[in-house]
Amino acid sequence: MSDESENIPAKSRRRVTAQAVAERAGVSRSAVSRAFTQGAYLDQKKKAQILQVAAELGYRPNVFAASLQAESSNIVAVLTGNMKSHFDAELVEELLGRLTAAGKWPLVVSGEKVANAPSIEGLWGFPVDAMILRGGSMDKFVVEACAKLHIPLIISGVTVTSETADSVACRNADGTYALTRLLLERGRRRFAWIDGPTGVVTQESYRRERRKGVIRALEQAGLELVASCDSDYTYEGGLAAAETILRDHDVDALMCANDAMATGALSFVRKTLQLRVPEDLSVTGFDDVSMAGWPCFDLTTVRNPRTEIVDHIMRLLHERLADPSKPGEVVLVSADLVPRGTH
Amino acid sequence: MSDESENIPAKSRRRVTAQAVAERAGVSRSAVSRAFTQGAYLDQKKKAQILQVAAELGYRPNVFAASLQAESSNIVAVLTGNMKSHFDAELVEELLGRLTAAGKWPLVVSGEKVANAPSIEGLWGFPVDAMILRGGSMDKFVVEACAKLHIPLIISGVTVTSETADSVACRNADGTYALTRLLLERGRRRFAWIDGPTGVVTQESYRRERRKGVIRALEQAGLELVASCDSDYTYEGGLAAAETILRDHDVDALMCANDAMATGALSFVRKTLQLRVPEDLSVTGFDDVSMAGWPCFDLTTVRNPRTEIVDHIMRLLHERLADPSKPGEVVLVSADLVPRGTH
DNA sequence: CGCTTATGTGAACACGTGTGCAGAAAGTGC
DNA sequence: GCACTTTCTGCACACGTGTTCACATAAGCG
Repeated sequence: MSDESENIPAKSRRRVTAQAVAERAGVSRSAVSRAFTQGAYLDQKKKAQILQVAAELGYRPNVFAASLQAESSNIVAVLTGNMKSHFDAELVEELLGRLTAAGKWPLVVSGEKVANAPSIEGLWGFPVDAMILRGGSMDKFVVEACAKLHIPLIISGVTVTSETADSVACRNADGTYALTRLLLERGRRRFAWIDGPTGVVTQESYRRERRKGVIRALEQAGLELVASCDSDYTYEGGLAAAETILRDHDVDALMCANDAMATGALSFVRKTLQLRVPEDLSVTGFDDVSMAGWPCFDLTTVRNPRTEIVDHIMRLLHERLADPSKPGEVVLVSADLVPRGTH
Repeated sequence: MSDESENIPAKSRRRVTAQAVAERAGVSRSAVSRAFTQGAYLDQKKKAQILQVAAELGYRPNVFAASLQAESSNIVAVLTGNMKSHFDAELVEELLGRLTAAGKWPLVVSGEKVANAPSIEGLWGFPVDAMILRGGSMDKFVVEACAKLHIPLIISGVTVTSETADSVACRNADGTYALTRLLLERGRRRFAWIDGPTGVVTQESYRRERRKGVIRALEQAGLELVASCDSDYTYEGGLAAAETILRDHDVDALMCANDAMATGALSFVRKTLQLRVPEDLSVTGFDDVSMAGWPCFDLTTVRNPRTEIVDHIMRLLHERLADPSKPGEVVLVSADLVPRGTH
């Protein structure tokens, strides 16, 4: 019937194979393979001819077939989480660029709640060299699954103590502690804290840490928070949270758990309330995304050292690939104060 | 020598194979394969036992091996370009989420000048179902290579007429034309245009289009540009360009080729020059990134309909996978005016 | 029991590649 | 011409899977 008319194009759509090149060039399939293998014995003239025929036909050795016998697939799975925060987006972007430059192929799993979605279930079918997680998409069972399947795992944003997984994060508590001290020196006394969302188990640890640094510094000064509010790490969320807090409370320092919320809060304070920052009120963030340095914000914040973190991820990746049995490592990078114009 | 101590761990690091499960469960390898294949003849009891042993050992069928005989690998290559512009970043992020949700696995190639880098050379080795390009990373030879290798290709941001490639872009010229008309109605007469970088061949087409819409509207009003300046689509670049232009020229409408530069220009105009926008001067952008709607910017701009574009990309992907011989399609989506507070 | 049908199973093949191995061809020294 | 080394090449195997095919077992029916 229409078998022929359907099958022939289907056939021709298939990838060009080494066999086809061999037949066209009048050599054995092995020779074709050797033409693409560095340092294999093959007559120079023959090699040149094979490469030309290959170019004509558009042949490339199929990586999947080759990786069946290879030790490494050079593919790295990257779980990004939702990337609502610009910091996450910037970090992932930098990471992907670095992986590409290092000859690794990032297979990205993205979207909401990716860790317990069916998508991750399918991911285990890939012979990936390693998995890299951004904190938001972490879940305990991923760590266990990776351990069982002997897949090197690197987590950033959250620290995990495990024999088989490495993690990188900044010293969140130290960062907010230093920031709070700065505001105290500036004479601030009535502090409010806009926090991240509660209930996201995987972000709970650094959420708690950032808050802890504030509380500790205040305690040492004999103070406590005047107000606190949970939001969602977004600009809009920060704006709404600032409204909620400032409607009912008289505060002179509005600290936010990340920069996105801080810019939202800043907008509300300046545009809607027509208050002067920092004269009437301090507003601070966390992460030091590129936006925070723009003149229109000029936000006082704490640097979450993106490039340094990516450096560590790449280092851990290489080290663990070189020695898979190496014990799990927890890297803590410092979170330095970035005093600008809003404190 | 140390062969044993090195090889044994290496062996044990290898993926668990169907053979191993079969031996452990006392069945044939075929049975294991059938246990993971929907609708294959296999005794229910046996299947349950196999699945349990597989779970214990942490076995998953290797996708690479399976895809050797399969028609489709479900892997889609995504070339992102440099993502300097927030619009690109937001679009890519949405695209990745959609691909994941659709059961496709995005293999991301990222970074500067990715199209002619050695990285893309290695990409041809993967049996990808399709390639998706963001305009910035486009280059003519990619289109030709994809055509030759029968790889479906979808390009966004730039329109390409090709038998084998689809493309999606917005009506750039219409967008800037409408925007310019709005400013003319507002009474503006002395226009300046901050353009994208010259020399990036692959972005030349939409660069030209956006400019053309402005020129055309001005011509119809018997006007021409008072000043023009090339920049780089970034916040910092827009800020610097605004300084260059406003130092030497008296303008009442400062139009920018994208939102990032517009926010930079806005900062310079408001913070540094202490001018009132829009009373003293109009500032406009293009793309309508999420930032543009924030109260602190409230930028008048043109919507580059991100979600609609991603919808089209996904549609084109499915259609072309269903019928690879379908002729190339060029989709133009409208770029609607978003009048806010800076005009 | 004999025949037919339904169900379950292992051997064998195909997918496309890199490489070990043995042997062929070619070059070198006498 | 002969022994020996060097360069080259094709065969065959391995990688891990899905699926066809022939066969075995069991069940249903007269």
